[in-house]
Parts: sequence; C-alpha cells; structure tokens
Amino acid sequence: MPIPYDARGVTLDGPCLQSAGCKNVAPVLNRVGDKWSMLIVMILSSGPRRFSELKREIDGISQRMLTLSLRGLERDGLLTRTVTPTIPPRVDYELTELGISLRAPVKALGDWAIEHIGCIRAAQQRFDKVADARG
Amino acid sequence: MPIPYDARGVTLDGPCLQSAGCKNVAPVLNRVGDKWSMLIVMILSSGPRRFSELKREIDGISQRMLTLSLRGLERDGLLTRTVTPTIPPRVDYELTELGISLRAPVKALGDWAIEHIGCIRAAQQRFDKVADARG
DNA sequence: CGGAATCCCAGGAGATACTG
DNA sequence: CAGTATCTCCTGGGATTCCG
Repeated sequence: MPIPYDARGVTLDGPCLQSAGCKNVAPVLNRVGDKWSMLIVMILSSGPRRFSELKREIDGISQRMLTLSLRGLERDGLLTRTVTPTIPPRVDYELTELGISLRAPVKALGDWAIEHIGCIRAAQQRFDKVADARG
Repeated sequence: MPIPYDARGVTLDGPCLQSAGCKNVAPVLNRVGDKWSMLIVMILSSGPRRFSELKREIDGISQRMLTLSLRGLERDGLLTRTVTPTIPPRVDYELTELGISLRAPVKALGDWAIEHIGCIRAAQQRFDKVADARG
C-alpha cells in the first residue's frame, strides 16, 4: 500500500493526532462553512446556471461575494466556469464530479441540522435565559 | 446589557428563501465551519476535558477563542460545562448526546475531505498556475 | 485555574462606479 | 452581462492585563 497522496507533507507528530487529518480537513471545512459556497453547490446540483441566474436565486448575496465564492469553488475544482464570448458575454457555472461528490456529506450535515434544529434552538433559549437572568 | 459573545449573532430569520430548510441549516453550517468548534467536538468525543487540557491539545488556539468556541458549543447544546468550585477552580467540558450525534455527519465530511484533498490541491495548483501566467 | 475586559489591527464584506 | 476596482465600514481574533 503506497503512502496516500494526501498524507504528504503532513507532520504526524504533536500532541494531537487528529490535528494531522485536521490540517487536511480544515480548508474543506472552511469552504463548507462559507456563508454562500454550499448554497451555490446545492443550487448547481440541479443543473448549471449563469452568473445572473445565481445572483437572482441567492437572495442577499452581493455581486462581489458571488464572484469571490464562485472563484473559490472553481479554484478548489468543485465547479467549472465556461465563458461564451458573445455580446453580451455569457458565463455558465457547472458542478464537476468532485463538486457533485460533495453533495452527499453536505446533505448528511443538512439532514442532521434539520433533524436537530429544534433541540438546538431550545438549548439556545435556555442558555440565553440564564445569561439574561445573570445580567 | 449587550450580549457579549456573538451568541445572538445567529440569525434564524434571514432572507434565506428557496429551500425552506436553508435557514435551519445555515447556523449549523456556520458552527461547523467555525475554525475550532469541530476540532473541539472531535477531541471531546474521546472523553471530557478540562479547559487547560483543551488549550494544550489544540495547537494555536488562543485563550479567548477557546472560551468563545466553548460558549458557542454550550449555547447550542452540544456540550456541557461543569464547574467545580475548588481552589483553584476546575471546569470540565463534555459532549452531550446532541454533540455526540454530530460526530457522524462531521466525520463523513472529514472523510470526504481526506479522500479528495489531493484532487483539491491539484485543482488549486492548476488554477493558481493559470492565474499566475496571466499576471 | 479559568476566565473577563480591554486594546488594537488585518482582513472580510457591502456599496458604488467603471469596463470589455 | 459579467465582471473588476476602489472605498469604506465592520468584525474576528491575537495579545495583554486583571480578577475570583
């Protein structure tokens, strides 16, 4: 069994063994936790979209943040950007295989969230109530 | 009296529309994407820890961020905080059932990350190379 | 020991204006 | 249409100090 590609350059020493895998997971978690990226992935999972279509579908996103989010996703290889140099220009965004494969774990997380959101909100309200009571 | 930590920062009533579950998922995604929270959950999944133990095990975290992360997780009902008023005081953190249940989907995401990190890094390098070539 | 309070700064993110 | 550029405001987060 060869050394996995993703194990290269990772120091396994240190007090926390999880931190080794963590260094790999962190950037992914960072993108997943991004305010817009996963929403974009979910929207694109139902088919490719143009820039303006995405902007219209994602309420509240600024043009700048949509551009930056799409660039980040493209850089990570999660989607492709296809420019059609017509006038006016047309740009289509589409998930790659990698992007599609991310749907499953993200959906798992989403399902967990939906299943437990009631429990979480209750905990938050209890917490805030106690915090308020103490000033 | 203002709420100190970003406790109330989780807006559950944002303008997130098309998929109704999105507004439920967003705050959870926010916590999962947090730089330290999931690492804390993973460490605590092997048993409860004291504050200073966590600080020692999590390389690079500041005292402030550890405190804030733990408060956020406690507020969400993912862990419990137990104070033992000895001198010097002792505080233990332990996952709740809810916190333990979060491990599975987070691990799924972590596994995906580890499995595809090579692919992602390659995509990033291709992207950066092209970007550099164009200045 | 386990925080809370304060200071301070880099980076994130909105608004606006311009361009191929 | 699909961006870039710039400006500015705001927040996250490190460092430090003080407290029960």
